[in-house]
Amino acid sequence: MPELPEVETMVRGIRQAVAGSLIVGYEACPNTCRPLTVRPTLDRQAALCVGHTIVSVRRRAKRVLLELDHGWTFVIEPRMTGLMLLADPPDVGHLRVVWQLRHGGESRSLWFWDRRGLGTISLLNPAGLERAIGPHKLGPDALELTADHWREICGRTARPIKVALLDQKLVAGIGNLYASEMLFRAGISPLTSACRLTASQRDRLQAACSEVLLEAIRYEGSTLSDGTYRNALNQSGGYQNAHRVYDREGEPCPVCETPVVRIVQAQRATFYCPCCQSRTRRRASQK
DNA sequence: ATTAATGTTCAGAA
DNA sequence: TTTCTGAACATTAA
Repeated sequence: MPELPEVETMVRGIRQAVAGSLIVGYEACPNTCRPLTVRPTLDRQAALCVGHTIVSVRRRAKRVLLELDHGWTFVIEPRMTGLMLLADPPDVGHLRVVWQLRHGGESRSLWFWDRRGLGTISLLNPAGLERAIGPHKLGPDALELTADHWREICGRTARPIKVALLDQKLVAGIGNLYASEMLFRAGISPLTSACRLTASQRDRLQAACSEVLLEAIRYEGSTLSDGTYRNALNQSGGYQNAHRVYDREGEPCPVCETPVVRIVQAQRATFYCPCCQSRTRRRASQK
């Protein structure tokens, strides 16, 4: 579930402790249920990274980047249930990989925890990094979109706007939850073809996109009912309480009290208000 | 006790 | 070229 706000929260949560640290060990966790998808192999990664310093901790779309002093970079994809932790995992059985760090005189550990095990950890040289997260692979970051970007995004496909928002080549960082939330905020039907959005709808979507993502970051992300997402200190996020439509099928729309509807688009659940997000009727702007 | 659903990404097919 | 389908895996709700 980590989408842009959750990954941004991870990065902010570990940056202080991790940036500038020397890697003194890197290995699979002793109790791990199974090895994770790791490229190259874990041993090879360890040989490449131990003895080097982490010079920066950044986010690209839904990935965490740990850049090392010799130009190699860890690219960590949490996918559905991956977490970066500094302490206190939800359970020990799903700890997968640990970085042993030293910063000044202090030792500490950074863990990758992943219940479903769909996450990946790659250690890439600059060319590999470019291939993995470059502009031909991932579109512009969802927090840095201009009006021109939105025109480009919408012009490129006839798919429903909800489906287009999830295409990481078009725009990177938005996931299923926040796509529904930002379309509600913008008052746009998820069924509208992306290329048929009007200029004013695109403007509303641009505003709604950054508002929703920044608000979610401020709340440190969304911890859904399964409780999987946690910050670097194993604490829940707070944004789930502020969701307007996501996972609220049948509950009254916070604006007009029409029951929220759940549909399926591209095999993913979409939630929306059929009144505020009507395809035909024009409505006033809303909060 | 099966079956459906859950966030994400990718390979392979239509 | 673009778009759709299923699979990777673990866990919970119905």
